[in-house]
Amino acid sequence: MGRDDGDIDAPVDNRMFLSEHLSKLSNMILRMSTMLLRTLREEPVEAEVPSHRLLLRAGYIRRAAPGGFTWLPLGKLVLDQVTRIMREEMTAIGGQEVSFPSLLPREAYDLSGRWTEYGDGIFTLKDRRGADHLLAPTHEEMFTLLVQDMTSSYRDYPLTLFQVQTKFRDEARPRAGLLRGREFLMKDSYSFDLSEQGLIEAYGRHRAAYQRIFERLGLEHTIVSAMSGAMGGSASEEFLASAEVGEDTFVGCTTCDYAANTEAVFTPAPPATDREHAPLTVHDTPDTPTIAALVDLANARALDGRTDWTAADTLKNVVVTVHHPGKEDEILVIGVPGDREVDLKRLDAALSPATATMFDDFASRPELVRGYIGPQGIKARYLADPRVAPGTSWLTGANEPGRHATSVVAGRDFTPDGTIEAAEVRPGDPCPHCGDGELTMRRGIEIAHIFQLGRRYTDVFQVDVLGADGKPVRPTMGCYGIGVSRAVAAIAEQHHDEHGLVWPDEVAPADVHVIGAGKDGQIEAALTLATELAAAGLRVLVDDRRNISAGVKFTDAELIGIPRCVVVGRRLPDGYAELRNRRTGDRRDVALTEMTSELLSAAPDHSQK
RNA sequence: CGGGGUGUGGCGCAGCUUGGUAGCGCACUCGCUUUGGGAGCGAGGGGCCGUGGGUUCAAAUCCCGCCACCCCGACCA
Repeated sequence: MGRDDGDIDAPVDNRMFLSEHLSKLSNMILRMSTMLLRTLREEPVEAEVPSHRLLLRAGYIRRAAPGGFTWLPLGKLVLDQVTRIMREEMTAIGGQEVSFPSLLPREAYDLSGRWTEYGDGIFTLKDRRGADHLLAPTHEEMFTLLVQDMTSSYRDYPLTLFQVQTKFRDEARPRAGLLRGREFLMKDSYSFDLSEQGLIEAYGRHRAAYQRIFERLGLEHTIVSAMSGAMGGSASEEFLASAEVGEDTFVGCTTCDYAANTEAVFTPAPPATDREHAPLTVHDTPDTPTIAALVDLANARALDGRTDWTAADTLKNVVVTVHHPGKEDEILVIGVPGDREVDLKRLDAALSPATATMFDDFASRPELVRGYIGPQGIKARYLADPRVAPGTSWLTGANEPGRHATSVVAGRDFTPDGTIEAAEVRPGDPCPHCGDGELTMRRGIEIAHIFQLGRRYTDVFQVDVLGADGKPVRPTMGCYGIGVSRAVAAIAEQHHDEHGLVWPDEVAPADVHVIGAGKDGQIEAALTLATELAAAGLRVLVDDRRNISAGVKFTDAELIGIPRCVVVGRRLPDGYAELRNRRTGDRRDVALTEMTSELLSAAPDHSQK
């Protein structure tokens, strides 16, 4: 490079060939006659959710493995558009792109504890020498090690690095096409700062960048408080794209702007009271292993002179087995108001990285009397719902078959080992933030998760750099992930109709879909128009297939979902073609000579593509 | 991992109950006609019937095992 004028003696036609070649490179025309594309007329039976169904039918993806998909030419174009937008916004906040291997040695993940914490969730394998490796589920360790390796002074900070990389997770159940795969594309970034303030600012920059990304992707979303799970760290928020098929349930408040993943909802504890209660009284309550039976009997017999017992007056004690990664299982008893179930998702989130399953081996623990467990004198770790506050009085088990106790008072008759957020959250619950409003529940797809990690990883790897005062400083981290392939599916979920996909302008595989209706000359004219549009900088998909009826081309165009479609057909002799808007369904005839400027005024700017 | 379901050409399915060596629609190839809303006629190509074993003269079909996939629950971008 830079010395190319040394080729001044090269034959002239070679240089002409080069310029012709370059112009071909810059003007992208996708021809359907030669493209690897097959739309499916019938619904693939294994696809349940709309995004999966439509992406398969329209020829964007193909299933290649359990939880793994091939991106066909059209799909790859969309994926690349999505990636491009993310790169642009990450670069705009000072992110520098790198790329790590996916195949990594075990050591780093041993140090962080995640080799065991992730458990069955990671793909592990051995090399020919028997050494353990893994296919990376995320890359916190590697980024931290890289920064440790390459920085030594406060002058190197702050620093933001990101990559777009395939991640692997051995999902118990891959499902819903791209929404939950075992191999998926993620854009993950990591910020490194020397002060809390710096971390908070980096977090804020990412949060804002992600909002811009999702706005450009056309993804309507809610940012909710979340649990940090296996990543560790403190503050974390999730971006949830609204969708019926979403796997995450999140709550909103009717009066304030509180929004949280159901797992992260906290329960306001009632103020402690020192009100006097009657002494604990044990009653015979035969055949009342369930809350409903107990309440009926309590009212029928007017226990303590009351006939207004409800499930909410009872204390339900649920036994679970807690599995600590790499350690022995533990029996845990959880106390929740009797009108609520234990939500295993919330429980797991509260116990993370440990997981819990329902305990069923009551034969081995005779002191735990199934159906009649009470917290008083219990011989197991006991955690209570925040509503079981000191001074509250309960109807609960007496730890003997067929007997319950009334006036069992928290703080007097029993003292929990702590509180836990494991009870189900229900619509209509009071908002924990403002206290006035009620909670409502919606479903969404988790498209991004951002964390203020703090020093979890820099502590593990003992990353220290010299500060301005010559003393070592330990950097603090944030990590910020977006599911790229999942975002494609989320967009498809939010942007389709009964005829097919309807891509937002910036992510569509092309700006315009030109259809040659099929009669003499129409296909040629369509190709000519496509060439003009491409020369003007538009990305063009042209349907130049012969011997295909116009109807098939129209339905395919609707399935594929490019925002604008030009039909070169019956008005060609007058010099007109029909311009259609996929989203609105509007159609009007436009002179071919005006088509380029017409489309340019409508198309987004792809100058950075 | 627990529960339910399904495995027959690229896609959607029938055949299995009552064994006799595989069929339909779409897609694909060729010819003629058709050509702005999933065209018509004719002629074709393509299937180890998930897999291993068993019963039988004979297995897509009956019996046993295994595997895979899909859906519903516990994990996460």
